[in-house]
Parts: sequence; structure tokens; C-alpha cells
Amino acid sequence: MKNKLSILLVEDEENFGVVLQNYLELNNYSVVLCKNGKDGLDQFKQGEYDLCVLDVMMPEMDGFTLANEIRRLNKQIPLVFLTAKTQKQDIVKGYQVGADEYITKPFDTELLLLKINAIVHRSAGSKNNDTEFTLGHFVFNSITRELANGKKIQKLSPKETKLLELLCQNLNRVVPREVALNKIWKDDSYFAARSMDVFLAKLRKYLKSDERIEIMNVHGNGFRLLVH
Amino acid sequence: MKNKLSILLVEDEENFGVVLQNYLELNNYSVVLCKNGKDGLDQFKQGEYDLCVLDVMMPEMDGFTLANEIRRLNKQIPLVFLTAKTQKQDIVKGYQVGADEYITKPFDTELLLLKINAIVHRSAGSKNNDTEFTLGHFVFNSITRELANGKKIQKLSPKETKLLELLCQNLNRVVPREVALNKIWKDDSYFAARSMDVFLAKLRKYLKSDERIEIMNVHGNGFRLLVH
DNA sequence: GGTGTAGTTAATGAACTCTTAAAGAAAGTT
DNA sequence: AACTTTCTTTAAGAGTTCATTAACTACACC
Repeated sequence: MKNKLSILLVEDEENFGVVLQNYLELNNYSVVLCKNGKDGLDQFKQGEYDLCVLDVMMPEMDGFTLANEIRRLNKQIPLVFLTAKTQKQDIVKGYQVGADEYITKPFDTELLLLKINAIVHRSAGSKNNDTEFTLGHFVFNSITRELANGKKIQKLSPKETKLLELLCQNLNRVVPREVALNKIWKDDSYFAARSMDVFLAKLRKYLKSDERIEIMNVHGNGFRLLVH
Repeated sequence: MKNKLSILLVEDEENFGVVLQNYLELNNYSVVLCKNGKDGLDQFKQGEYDLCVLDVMMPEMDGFTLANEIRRLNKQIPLVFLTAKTQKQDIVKGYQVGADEYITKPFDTELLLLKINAIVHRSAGSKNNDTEFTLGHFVFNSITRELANGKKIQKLSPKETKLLELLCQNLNRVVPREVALNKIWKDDSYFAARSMDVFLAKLRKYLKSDERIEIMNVHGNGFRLLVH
């Protein structure tokens, strides 16, 4: 599994900062909390961050000044401002620094999380996200529809691809027959089920060269993809 | 000076749409306004847009459905939703489609502009404006429309050029048939698809002398340009 | 041991792709 | 305006890939 994405959170109000840190950590981000702009900048210089969340009103160095410093060092990194201010001129100032979001306190943390997810996934969008899977010594790409074993590349048909993708997304979990049938065949008749059997046989054949990989049947229920 | 950035604006409320269009045009964007989701999708398929601004509440095809269709064709393009709704579940829905902004009516147009500027300038960095591509021992220039192999120069027709350019811009990635047809032929009928086949055959012939180069078909989906 | 469920291989026909040729359109030239 | 060249579309046939169906075998559970 891939590493957590990391967030630099700069917020002077301690209680609020810690609560927000915990909330983001619960949602699978790694968060470093700094209590003022100066610490924030020092931290930024030392760490590898995917996103910065900055309070605007802070002693010593305010959020905008910090943002400008950060921008000097990194033109790409997404910035999110937190502020109690509602004045437009502040929002203008934020966007001039290249803010990606501007969130006014008090705000809904769930909404903040959604926005953070959107921003992070957008800028990570250039990378292949959930389209590439590693299975034993295979690499499966569901966009190019290729199952690669070193130099040997097996092309997969659309349905083979969808089925293997569904199994990969549910690695180690049971995928009920009817779920696969409805998702991929849009039909769970007898014949669709026979058709699916044929596809499972094909996938097993493709994956046979790595004996750690198993598409296991759960009798009367469905299938599980296992990598031992 | 560089060309204006272009925005696809889909908004069913005519007066509001026109006002917004004018406002954005005054601020140096080129704006196409569509009055419903269906027109919006057709326009999107045919044009080259840098950003889409979509109203959520529309007859025939709502903004989310439209956004999903657009995402299918283009994984990168920034999306901004306009909505009167304030319910969180709608905002969640928007971010799931990959919204870059979610703006609640009534809103401040100046703020919208700021957000649009921020988004567009952020994603402008990743844009590819190259006109010259190296492919194995070929050099392809999409302005002069020449494919050079040392001293041997093959001139390309306009459509040959556009098709090869599209493939080069998406080197190693799959270009769906649909995308190429809409971008180059502005039409994805049966005959346009046959025409495209002919052009692909021509490109393959031109590129044949370097066997590392391959225009690979992804059956039922599209094509990939590969340099092994 | 019998019944329903699962696994495999092969055959069929449908959908999609590739290539070459020829017809039709558009652009350029005398 | 007639001719030439270049470009694009249409046509046709061969070739490939794909999903389904069928037929048969193997397994699991009661």
C-alpha cells in the first residue's frame, strides 16, 4: 500500500489545531502541526509535503507572508487558507498568492476534508491512481488493458479487464457473483453466469505462472483474489 | 501574445448565463455558452477548452451527469460547479466527480473570476504546447507538418498531422477513438471512423522504417503510440 | 450418491480493425 | 475555365478479437 499523503498544518490556536490534526489523521493523512508561521516555514523547508493548510491570522508571520515564502520555494504545492475574515480583499490576497482553497471559519470539517481530497487527487491526477495493480510478479494496468510479467505482456479483453479490476479492487475480499454479474454483465441470468465462468477460467490461465496468486471460489457465494 | 484561454459555460438560465459570459469575456477569456447539458456535451466534444463552468440544476441533463461525461473524455480539465443548492450531499457529489470549485449562488462574480484564475493558472503549468516531437529516429514537427528521418522528409496532410500530434501528446497513453474523432473529425459517425482507419494506416506506413515505433490498437477503445 | 454449483475447452457468429483501391472534393496552377 | 495535384472519404474484403453458447468434466454439500 502506498504511503500516506502528508499535510503541513499551520494554526496558532492550539486546541483547534490539534482537533483538526486528529481529524485529518483519522482520514489517512500524515499531518505535521506548527503553531506559527516561522515554525511552519522551517518545517516546510525540511519536509516533503503534498499540501499546506495555513491559518491567515497568526502572530509573528501571517498566513499570506508564509504562503509567499512557501511559493518562493515551491511553485506547485497546493495551498489552503483558513480564516475568520470574510472581507473580500483578504480573499483576493489569498488567491493572488495562488490559493487553491479559501475556507472561512467556522467551517464544516467534513467539507474541508472533501476539498483537501479533491485538491490532492487533482494534483496527483497525473500519476496513475487506481488503474495499476501489482499482483505477485504481474503488473496489471486496467487502462491499457495489459497484464505484464516482465517483458511478456498479455493483452486483456474489455470484460477480462473489468473482472480482474473488480477482483483487484477487492483483494482478499469476497466478490459475490451477483455483484460482478450486475456490474460487468448488467444481467445475472444463467447464461451470464456461465459466461463469467469462462472469463474466470481465462484469468486463472493468465495468472497461472505465479502460483502465489489464486482466484478462489467461495461456494454458492462468489470469488476472492488472493496473493499468498 | 498568447491566445485567450477558453471556457465552456453551461447554464440554462439565459440572462444569467449571458451576463456571466460577458463578464468573463471582459476579463480576457473566450467563452462559449450552452443552454443545456446536451448542447454542452456536444460543444465540449468539438472544442478545445481549458475549463468548464457547469450549472448543476438543468433540464435534460444535470451538471453532474454532464461532468461525468466530460470526465470520461478528459481526465484533466478543471470543473467548476455553480449551484443554488447548499446541501452537503450535493457538494460531496460534486467533489466525487473531481470538481475543482463549488460555488453557491448567489455569488460574487469577482470571486468567481479569482477562483477561475487560480485554477487555470495552476493547471496551465502542466499543459503541453510542444510542436516538435522525437519519435525513434524521426523528428515530427506539427507546424511545418514534416516528418523527418535524417535527410528524408515526408510531408504530412493536415489530418495526418493532427492525428499524429494527438498521438504524440499522449505518448504511451490510450487515445480513445471517440476523442480523436471528436477532436479532429468533429464527428464520430461510422464513416468518420473508417476514414480515421485509413489515416492510421498511412501513419503506420510512414513510421514503418523504425520498427521500435508502434501505433497499437486497444480493441474497442482506441490507440496508443509506443516507442519501445 | 444425487443435485446443484463450478471449471475447462472448443465452436460460433458478431463486432471491430486493417489495408488497398478508387471515387469524390478541395486547393493550386496555367 | 480546364487541368493537375493533393487531400479526404467511401467501398470492399480479408483478418482479428471478442463474448456467448454448448458440451463435458469435476467438485461440494446435503
